[in-house]
Amino acid sequence: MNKPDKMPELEVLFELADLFKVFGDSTRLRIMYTLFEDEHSVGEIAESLGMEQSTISHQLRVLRTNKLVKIRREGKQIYYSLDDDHVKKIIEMGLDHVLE
Amino acid sequence: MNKPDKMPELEVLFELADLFKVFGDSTRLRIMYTLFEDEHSVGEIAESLGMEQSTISHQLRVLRTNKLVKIRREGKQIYYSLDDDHVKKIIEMGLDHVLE
DNA sequence: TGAACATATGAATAACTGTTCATTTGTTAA
DNA sequence: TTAACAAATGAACAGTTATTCATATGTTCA
Repeated sequence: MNKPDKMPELEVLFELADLFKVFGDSTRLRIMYTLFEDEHSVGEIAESLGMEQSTISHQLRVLRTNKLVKIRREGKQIYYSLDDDHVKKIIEMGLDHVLE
Repeated sequence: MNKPDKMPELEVLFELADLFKVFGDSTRLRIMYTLFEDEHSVGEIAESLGMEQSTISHQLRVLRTNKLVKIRREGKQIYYSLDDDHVKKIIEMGLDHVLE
């Protein structure tokens, strides 16, 4: 008794593809997982993942552009946190598939 | 009262990223949408999307490798259909985000 | 068998992407 | 102000990817 799933406009499909591209990188996935529990500064994330500050900063910008994380400034640091309820759901749905 | 979302092994994260990469292309999204309703042959998909047969075939292979579509042979044609319940759910979850 | 058709494959190319390095911007506290 | 620190940015590079063209494989039917 499902509604037919009509194909969205090409424009929307491009946006959708762009969104999934964001999830299609292990570094960004790791960052998102890191933020599942709590907000973290750029430096904290970089250290906890053992990666360059610059790399993390670049990827956080991608996440922010796609409205998946938001920031809170506190002194010199900038704290990032998840900005969307769908993030967890999308990742968990993907995980379901990967884990059979 | 959620369980803590522990970060999966790196190995699993790579697989997860690879899965999302598959969703991160508008041609593959269009193919999957086409298969939402019903199975279709390669030629049908190519024609309905107005793309090269070769392009569709290449992308169907990607979808198949990732266990997202399955095939059924009938004479000269090969009919593709969705092979996973998660496909719709993942796409719809992404659409929710894209459409605000 | 051979012709006609459907699909798959391989090589080539152009475009895109993640990381690094070097530098800049922005903030705090002396 | 300045020094010290945190984060952002830009250019460059290596690696990846989607598409096309040409061709091969596989199937049916006469």
